[in-house]
Amino acid sequence: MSLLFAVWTLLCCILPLEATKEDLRASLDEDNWFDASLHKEELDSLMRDYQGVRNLCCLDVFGFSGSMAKHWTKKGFPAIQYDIALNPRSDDLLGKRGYLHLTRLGLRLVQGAMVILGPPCAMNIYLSTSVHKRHIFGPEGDTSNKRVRMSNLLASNMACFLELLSRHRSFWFIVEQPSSSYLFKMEFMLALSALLFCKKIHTWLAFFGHDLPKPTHLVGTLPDMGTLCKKMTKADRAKFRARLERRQAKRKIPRKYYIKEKKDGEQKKMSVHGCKDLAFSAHYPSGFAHAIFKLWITAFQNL
DNA sequence: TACTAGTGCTCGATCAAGTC
DNA sequence: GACTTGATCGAGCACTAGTA
Repeated sequence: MSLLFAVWTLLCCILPLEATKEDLRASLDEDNWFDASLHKEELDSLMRDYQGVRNLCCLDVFGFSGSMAKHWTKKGFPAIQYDIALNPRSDDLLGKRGYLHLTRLGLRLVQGAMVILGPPCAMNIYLSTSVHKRHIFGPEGDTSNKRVRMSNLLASNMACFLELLSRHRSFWFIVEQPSSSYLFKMEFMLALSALLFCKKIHTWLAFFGHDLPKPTHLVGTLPDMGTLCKKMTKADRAKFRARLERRQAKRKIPRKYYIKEKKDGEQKKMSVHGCKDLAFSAHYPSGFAHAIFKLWITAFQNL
C-alpha cells in the first residue's frame, strides 16, 4: 500500500466519530459526510498506487445478513462483508474513513471477483413516498429532508466506488433494489449503467426462498444474469402463500412483516404499514445467493 | 413512549376493442 | 376466430412524522 494511502487511512481512523443515538446508520454529523464524487481524481490516484494483497473473490456490501459472503466462503472462495450495522466505525459509506475502507476492500479483489450491493432502500421505495417525495421527474426527492440527503449521498458514493474500481479492477457486480425503488432512476445510476454497460432485470425473490414475493430489480454486469428473471403467476402466488403459512406454523413466534387494512369508510383504499419483522425481509435467501454464485462460478471458470 | 395516519409505484391478470 | 394493444384493477410492499 502506498505511504500516502496509509497516512490518509490512519488519519481517518484517528478522527473522532460523532455518533448519533437516533440513527445508527449515520455515524457522522452531516458536516463530516464525504462526497466521493467531488474527489474522484484524488481517489483514482490513491487507487493507482495500491500495492497490497489481492485475495478476495466476493465483496458483500450493505448485506447485514451476510448470506452472499457466507455462501462464497462456504464454497471455498474468500469473501468479506461491508455493512455499517456490523462495523459502525469503519463501514460507514457516508464518511471518508468508511469510503476508504470500502475502496481498500475493492482493491483486494482478484480478477473476475463478484461485488453484490443492496443499498438501503427505505428512502427510495413507494412506501415512504410521503417522506422522500421522489417522483419520475425528480428522483432525487425532497433534499430538504436529511434522511433523503443521506440516502442520496450513500447511493452516489456507491456509484462512485463502482466507477472508480472499474478503472483498476476487472470484476462483476449486481446492485439489488425493490422494484418500486427510485435508485435506478437517479442520474448517477443511469450514468453508471451506461458507462459499465449494465443490464437491468426484474425478478421475484420468493422464487429463491424468500418469505414474501418481493419484486426486485437487479442492475449489473454479471454474465447471464438474465437467467435470474422470474415471472410471478397467480398459481405461483398461491404456492408461495401456502409455503409462508407452513413456515409460520413451524415458527415459535410467527413473523409479522406488515399490516394491511382497509381505511374506514373507503371501499377500495388500502392502508399498509410495516411491523417489527419487516427488516427481516431485507435478508437475501440462501437460494438467491446460490443462484448468483452459480452464474459467477461459471463465468469465473471461463476467464 | 406508544400509537396512528398517510404516502403511491410496479407488475401481472383480465377484459374490451381493434386488426388481420 | 386468433392475435395484439391498451386500459384498468388487484396485490404487494427493507416506513416515518405527528400526536397524545
